[in-house]
Amino acid sequence: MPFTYEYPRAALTVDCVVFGFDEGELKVLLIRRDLAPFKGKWALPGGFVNLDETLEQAALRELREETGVNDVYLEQLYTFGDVHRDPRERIVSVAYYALVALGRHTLQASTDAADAAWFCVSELPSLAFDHHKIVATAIQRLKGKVRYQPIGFELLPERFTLSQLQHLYEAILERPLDKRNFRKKILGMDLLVETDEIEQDVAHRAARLYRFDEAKYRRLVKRGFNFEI
Amino acid sequence: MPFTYEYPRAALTVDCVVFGFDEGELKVLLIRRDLAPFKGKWALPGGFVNLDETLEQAALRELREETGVNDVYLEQLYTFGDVHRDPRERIVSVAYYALVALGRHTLQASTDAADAAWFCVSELPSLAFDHHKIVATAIQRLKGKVRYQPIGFELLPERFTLSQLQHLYEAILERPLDKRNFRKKILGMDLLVETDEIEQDVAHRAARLYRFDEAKYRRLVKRGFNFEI
DNA sequence: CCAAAAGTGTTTCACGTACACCCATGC
DNA sequence: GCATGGGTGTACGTGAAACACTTTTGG
Repeated sequence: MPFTYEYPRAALTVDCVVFGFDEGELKVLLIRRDLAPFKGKWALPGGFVNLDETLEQAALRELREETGVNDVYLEQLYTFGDVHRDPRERIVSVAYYALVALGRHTLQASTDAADAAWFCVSELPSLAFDHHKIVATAIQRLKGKVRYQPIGFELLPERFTLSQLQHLYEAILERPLDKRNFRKKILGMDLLVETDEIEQDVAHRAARLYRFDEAKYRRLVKRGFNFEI
Repeated sequence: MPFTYEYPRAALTVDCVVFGFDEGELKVLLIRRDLAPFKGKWALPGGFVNLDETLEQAALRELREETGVNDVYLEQLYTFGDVHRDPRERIVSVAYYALVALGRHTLQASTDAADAAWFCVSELPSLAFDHHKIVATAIQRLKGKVRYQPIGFELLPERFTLSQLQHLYEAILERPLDKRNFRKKILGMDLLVETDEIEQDVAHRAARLYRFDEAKYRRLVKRGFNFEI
């Protein structure tokens, strides 16, 4: 049962910054801790890494166990290793960030005992450990990456309007974009395919729905294409 | 002496990809292992993380101990956690990459017992563990980052010619650059200051030496300036 | 008919790119 | 005087940015 080593070892965890997009706002999924330390505080989903799983597998497992989130875009973010980031003992945490499409992907924001909730990135509560720093790093990374990789689509349902896409970019980049220039650019890349559906149940003219052609994107990348907003 | 835990723990190491630039070629510093496993093979400098030091401190310490490198640009790269990346037991490694100016910085490529040597990135020997993957990740990162952050200067002496700088970019980006356009762009940013010195001991017209004005760069960044090559 | 968002082109300007010759120096 | 790299300017085309009105639909 106990495990003994010649030298002391840090504990190893993974933490996940799960991004969602809803009502024109970028959101982060947090869970309320039901154990000390920081009992009752909001924190990132995460936990200890098992020895028979990779770091990414650990992140996916924790996401599933703690939030019910299953099919997501996941990418390693940064490893946080300050000596006193956990008050109990030395814990090094490999942080990941995930993008989920609220709407599709049927996620239950609560599965285990503890409750989970979405927060606007601009109105985060006080967080446990150094999780504020982790979230800030994730936002910065997302902001940088979204401009030269087509990862924004991971935050939208499979079919979406051009306005939804524009509002998503505006939320992530934190600046307004010109409608005509945005459409010209994104349609000019020839990566969106027009579906024959339109928005439903809106109190104004319904917009056309598009989907991202990932297969085509991959083909273009092989020929040196660079996505860029 | 022995340390006991309730659950098994992975060991935690840091590994460093140290880049240098010499004779128009991008180089990586490797050390020859004098212990099993992979005894006699070339590997990245690195080692176990102590519990009273941060990850970055561990990386700097290992660099000092194993290569004599002291004053460097250091940045976390990625954390490698495949289950069997070390044949002995589960070891998770936080990789860093460093940029050093060969020429200045008085580095002795060998300090400890094991010998160390510089290798062109295009002619690397077979490496221990998954270190090839780590080097590949580092090259990719450097290639991406050098275009929008002025980190190239870390690989040059304090005073350098515009041709040296151009050759550095050509080596990292793996493509030729136009001399006039390169000079126009880099001088147009107004971040290089012309010194009153010129190259010495060259068998042709001596080039002017410049230095990078880091203080000015920082000031410009605060006003929204973006470096870009 | 009013509110709300969808959809659509043109002009301007900055910047990226392509390109060739003379100059200074050491041998 | 010759070999070697240093240093310099212009013309062209592409793409970013600014900008306003008409259309469709539901209430």
